[in-house]
Amino acid sequence: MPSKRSPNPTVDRMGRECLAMRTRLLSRTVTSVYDEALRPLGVTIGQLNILAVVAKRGPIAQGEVAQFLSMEKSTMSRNVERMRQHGWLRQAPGGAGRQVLLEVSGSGRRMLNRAAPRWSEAQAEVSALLGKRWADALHGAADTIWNKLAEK
Amino acid sequence: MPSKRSPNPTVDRMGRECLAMRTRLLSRTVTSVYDEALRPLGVTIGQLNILAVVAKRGPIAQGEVAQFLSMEKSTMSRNVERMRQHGWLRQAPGGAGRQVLLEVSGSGRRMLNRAAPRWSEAQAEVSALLGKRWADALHGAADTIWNKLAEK
DNA sequence: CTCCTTGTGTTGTATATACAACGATGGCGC
DNA sequence: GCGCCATCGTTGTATATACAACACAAGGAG
Repeated sequence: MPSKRSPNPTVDRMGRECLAMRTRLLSRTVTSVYDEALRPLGVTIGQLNILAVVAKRGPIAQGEVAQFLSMEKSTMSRNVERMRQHGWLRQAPGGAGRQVLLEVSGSGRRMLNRAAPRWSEAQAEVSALLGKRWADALHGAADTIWNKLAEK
Repeated sequence: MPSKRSPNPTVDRMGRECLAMRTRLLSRTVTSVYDEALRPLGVTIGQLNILAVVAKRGPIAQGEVAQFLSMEKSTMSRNVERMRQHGWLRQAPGGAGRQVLLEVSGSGRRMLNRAAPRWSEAQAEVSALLGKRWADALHGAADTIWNKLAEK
């Protein structure tokens, strides 16, 4: 039932089918589940993702982490600064030019281990919320996008 | 090939399978396509979504728009303020208590019509990027979440 | 060696998001 | 009427994100 107030049919679609609106809704909802689970630890899911990537692949250049996560370099820069202040990350020696090599500190590793069970709970909660079908689909969609971004 | 630096297997999963990371990646990537298409008009996809909802259902209470879009009331409040300054939205008479009833102005309607073709292009571009399978899946996943949120 | 270019990070500015605290409005019991 | 209370919106503060401009380092052209 198109509204009398939207003579332009595209405007109706903008309010119902917009993929940006949909992905943003998903992102907000899903993120809040993880952040709520992690709040007692004082870490956000974004920081935890960075920490996990550096733990797995470090010492690694800051920009490489950003590229892997498809994050803007400025977002990464400010996040890294906060995480260094928390003592979870530190700069490793080496790195060509202005590169900043990152590695996880002992306290960062402890944080990862403390966060792991809470992350698992959040992951399970979101999987249940979405159902297996849509959870798998999100992985597929994200993989597709990630691969396209990697081509460039 | 688990890293020697991640003795905790959950940490490996955190860096590869985290649904928050995935949805945030999707949201950032998809949003940027729309915002790039809309930049010449000086409107963001978030604002356009609000405008479309108010156009279709207005006059409507600000909080109702927030609920429909599952947005935080404070995010909505500040967005509405900017959009009022742009002259796209205005407060309609009526509304119980402190409710703010919103409606789209003439200039808001013109913005919607100018933005419509660009929105369609962006929507097509993202659909092509994802492929029909994953684009449909995003709708399914978002619908599922939206319905769960509506139950509460 | 000097200049230029390129790669990498940082900083400025604006919007988006979340949570908590506050403020305002009107209803309701009495 | 008065005070309590529930609802709704705004404001404070912090993080997340994006884009542009800048800063810095290294290497190459000449």
